[in-house]
Amino acid sequence: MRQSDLESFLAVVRHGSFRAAARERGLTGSALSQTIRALEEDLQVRLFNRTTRSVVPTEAGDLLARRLTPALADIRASLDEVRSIGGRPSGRVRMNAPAPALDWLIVPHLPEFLRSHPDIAVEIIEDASNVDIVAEGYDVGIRLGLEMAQDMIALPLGPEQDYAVVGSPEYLEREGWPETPQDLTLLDCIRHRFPSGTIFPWRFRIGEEDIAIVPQGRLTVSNARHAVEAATAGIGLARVALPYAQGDLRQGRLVRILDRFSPQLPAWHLYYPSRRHMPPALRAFIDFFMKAAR
Amino acid sequence: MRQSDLESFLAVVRHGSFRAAARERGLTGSALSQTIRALEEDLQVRLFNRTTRSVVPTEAGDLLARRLTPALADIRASLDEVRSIGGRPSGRVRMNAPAPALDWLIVPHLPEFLRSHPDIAVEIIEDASNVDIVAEGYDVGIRLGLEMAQDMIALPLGPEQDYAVVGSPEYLEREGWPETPQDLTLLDCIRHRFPSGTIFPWRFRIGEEDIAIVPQGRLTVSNARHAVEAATAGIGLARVALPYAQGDLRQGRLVRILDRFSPQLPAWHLYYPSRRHMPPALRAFIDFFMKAAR
DNA sequence: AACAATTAATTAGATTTGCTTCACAGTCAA
DNA sequence: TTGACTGTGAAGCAAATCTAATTAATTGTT
Repeated sequence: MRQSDLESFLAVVRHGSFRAAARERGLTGSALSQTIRALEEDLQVRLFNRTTRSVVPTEAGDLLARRLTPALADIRASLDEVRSIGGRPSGRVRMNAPAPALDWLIVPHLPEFLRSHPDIAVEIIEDASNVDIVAEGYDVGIRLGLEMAQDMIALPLGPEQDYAVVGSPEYLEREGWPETPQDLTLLDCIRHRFPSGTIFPWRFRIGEEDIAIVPQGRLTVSNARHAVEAATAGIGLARVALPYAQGDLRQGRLVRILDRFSPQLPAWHLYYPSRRHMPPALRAFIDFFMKAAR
Repeated sequence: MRQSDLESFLAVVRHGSFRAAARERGLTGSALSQTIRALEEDLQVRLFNRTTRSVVPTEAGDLLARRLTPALADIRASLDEVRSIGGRPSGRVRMNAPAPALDWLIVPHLPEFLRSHPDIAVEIIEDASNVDIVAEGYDVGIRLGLEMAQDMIALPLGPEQDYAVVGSPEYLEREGWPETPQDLTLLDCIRHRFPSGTIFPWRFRIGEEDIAIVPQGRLTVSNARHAVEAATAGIGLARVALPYAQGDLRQGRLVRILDRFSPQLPAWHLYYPSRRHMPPALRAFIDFFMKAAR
């Protein structure tokens, strides 16, 4: 019984696919197939219901995955910890975070982190949906605010988040400067569509009341940088996390409007499952990026 | 990284010897030596300080062993649990217990247990000293009374323990019937020596006071059965757990004396570490022997 | 002080294991 | 139906792992 076989099993559960799991583990699908078959034979239990098009864990497979996930994490952490005694912190950190947080809080500091921690491997998956980082096998995630599952530790990363509505001066001169959020209905708004298909609503605070507007407009993008670019080109108004627009605002290519209506949004938070022993790589990762955000 | 390699590592820590660990794992010492060396190379840390005469874990080795022990137990339990879904409870139970408890509470029922649980392997180590069952890698132990380490669950097994002083009728007629524990100094007591070298003291309760007498006599044994046999042969008086003498008492070959002075001793207790998920083999083992003791 | 006995490390050789390649079968979408 | 995709099985090969034999070091004994 090899440790890596059990890791492979968990990878199949996570991906719901032999091939995808094989890619992650750097094996061929055939090898994985044999590994799982050997495991099933050993345990005398069928672990997956396979139709050629989908791989779904059986009840037994689901149970095994839930039991094995924390135990294997413990073992990995133990080995990493001992490895870190002699030399530098080592191990792997798998992070799950939405694009804006990655763009402004993580990626800019990544080169320095990797340089100063040569024995740590980092894996970053961009994902805006709320995933269960434990079930999906992540070590750490980033989310807005504090609504965390229990047994999670959350640390505020960076200042409170600010969204800005921006447009090019030319566009605003031509189409008119909106005075209130309601005026937006007369203008072209650049919309943001999530992979899930929903349109990102624009939220404002008027007095004591929070309102949400579903923006109307001819351009829909799925990436904040594209929205900023389009706004700069005078196509319409964009609403993005402030840092995306900062550069163009300073250089006068964009103007911020309606800022007295922008609601105060909670800051980004790093969060991770509270465990008996934190892997040293994760400890180094969190320490570094918490300090970098200050 | 194989699971069995880590188990082997723990075996070396437990035994403090490559050879002994190799015997337990069914390998040659050579294989174990290579396994440990590969592990050390991988972790870039020396795990043992070897002098040819002793193998002592380094600080790193000790840390790894403490971290790995519960994690590997979790994995073993997870696999056993899944194995038990399709068929019968399966796995291995390692028990540590003193000889009298084994003789009267475990061994008599072992054949039936093994017959009714064909997929469970049982390993029984007779040991009178108080060992740390977690550190030594046992699943369950038996001890008198309730002074347990924390995080241990203790279940009373069988009735309260009773020790009896016995002698043959001929011997007592010849040498005189003692009326009080103090009278024993005039007679030949058959002594019991523990492996540690200490002589088992004879405890009595006089009124409200507990006293201990170090018995004097010409015969010293290390096994209660031998003491009973010698007493039956008229060599002297023996003090043993009541069940050892029961048969000879009924048949008149032995007579119990001083029984109004015998102290009430606590019952035997099964104890085991409290864990999130109990291995199914252990659950079956405990259920069976608790029921058998009634 | 020398020898015997015990134990771990090392090397070489044989076996086993595990992975990849290739071919095949079943399923879903166009 | 066709074509793309996915999981399974067989054959061959490379690498890891075990055993056996030897060496080295230490301890206890005579």
